[in-house]
Amino acid sequence: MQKADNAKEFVKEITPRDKDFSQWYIDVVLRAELADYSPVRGCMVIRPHGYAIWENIQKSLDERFRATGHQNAYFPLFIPESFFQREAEHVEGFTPEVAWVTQGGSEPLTERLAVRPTSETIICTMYSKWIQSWRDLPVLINQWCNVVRWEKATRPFLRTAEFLWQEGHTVHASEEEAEAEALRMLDVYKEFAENVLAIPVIAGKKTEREKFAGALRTYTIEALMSDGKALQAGTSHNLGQHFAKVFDITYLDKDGQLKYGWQTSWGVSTRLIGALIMVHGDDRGLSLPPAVAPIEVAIVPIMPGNQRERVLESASALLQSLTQVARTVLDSREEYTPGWKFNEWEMRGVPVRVELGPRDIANNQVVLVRRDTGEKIQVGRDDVARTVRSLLDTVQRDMLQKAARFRDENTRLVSCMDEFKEILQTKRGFLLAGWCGHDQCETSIKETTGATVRCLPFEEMGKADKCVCCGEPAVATPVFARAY
RNA sequence: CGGGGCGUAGCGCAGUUUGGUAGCGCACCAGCUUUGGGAGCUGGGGGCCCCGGGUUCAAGUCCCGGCGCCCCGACCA
Repeated sequence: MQKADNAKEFVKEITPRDKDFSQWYIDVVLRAELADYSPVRGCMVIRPHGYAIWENIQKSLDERFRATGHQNAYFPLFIPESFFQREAEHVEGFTPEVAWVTQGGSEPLTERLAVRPTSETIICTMYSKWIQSWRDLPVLINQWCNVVRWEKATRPFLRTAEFLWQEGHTVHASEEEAEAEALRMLDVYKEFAENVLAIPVIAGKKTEREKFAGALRTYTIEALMSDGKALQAGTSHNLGQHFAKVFDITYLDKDGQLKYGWQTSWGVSTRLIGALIMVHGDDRGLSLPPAVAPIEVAIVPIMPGNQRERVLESASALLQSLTQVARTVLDSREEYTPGWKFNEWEMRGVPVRVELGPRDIANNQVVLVRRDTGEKIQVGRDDVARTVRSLLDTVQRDMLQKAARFRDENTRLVSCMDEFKEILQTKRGFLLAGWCGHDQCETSIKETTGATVRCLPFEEMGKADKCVCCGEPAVATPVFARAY
């Protein structure tokens, strides 16, 4: 009995999620070995397990970008200050968080170089050179890179001084085309978030106050974390002609007229890994949907000394057959007990564990254990590969459904400020409330409640007649929330 | 950047009030016994006590300055 109690204590290496969500989050990041703090302020090291998740995200998105006609390229890390200064709103938005290079070797630079916080300006400079004719359009380019934003308060994956992302930058011949592109890429993000990350999102438009610095319109997908706070999971901007005009991106159209291009940009970052943690994680640690899990199946052999060879042999055969259907590892380490391994793979979020011991060999079966529900399933040896594959698909679907149910249960239509505040103080979540459309009310709500308009959803989720703040007729019913 | 907290072995901490040989648990190494939910015993190794000054015979402990991390705000993917 004593032993069992002690064993429980060890699991407490992770702070319970409901006790202290922030501490729980940090514990999961560190204990699952996704990332570690580095000697550089605000900068983290993404460890192999975290990076493998990022590589899976990259792979899935790249397929989708290719399928929609985009190509990858790479632009410089450094941006001359004069380029950066050209678009007024853009400069104003980003200046507070730009890191500058002022010296090369021992020589001071004649012009400071910004370490890119985003690449619109350097990319537009190149596009200006490359685009001459309507035949050059559309330009559909994406870049995977790091960017730097000198953040004051940082948290692993959610906000770091340097982070990894992709940024798509496109140029089109017409406003309609650019708008269609911005919406199409938002749609790609939504489909990806839901089908790959198993994170349900609300797609919509940002308000003027919340839009990207320099954009005409900003679209977003918003996800709900399990502590009731929102996280922007991806953005897509219709840049209009703001940048084209200051960077002189012009083309000669079929009608002989010189015209400015219409642009978009869109991105997702390593922040998505933070979202995966906060949407699916629990007191046992990380829980990954199979589609992004670096390891989908961990085989844990139970090998008493006198049966070691026999179990290992059987486990190796099992590994071979499971490798055909899923990313599988066989954990044959002898320095750890099975129980230790169970906890370890759960902590790392592996969606399915397979237990194989003498009892299973005797019965010609294995035991499958789901990470998301803890459910144990006995399966005949001949059916293992097929069952594991379909179980992984089931887990993927169930995780999305569970997250969607949570999101729905935590989305509330409110009619007055008292109710608004009360829910934010207790349950949080998404709040649907009427809005008159004025910046003044949006700002006031933010100041009094800490909640911002996450987006004006494309699909109506609820409808209020009056502005929750001023009582004037509502022009929209946005999604409000406290956000990361 | 404002308010609060914390920096002692890889991790979690005690020791700081009242200055006097740097400790505990886990982890690590070796050996034996173990293995179906974080194994047991025995024996070991590991410390610029965040950094820099100062006070003192003597500083993990007192004083001054800095840096880092966490939480709550403001700003942001």
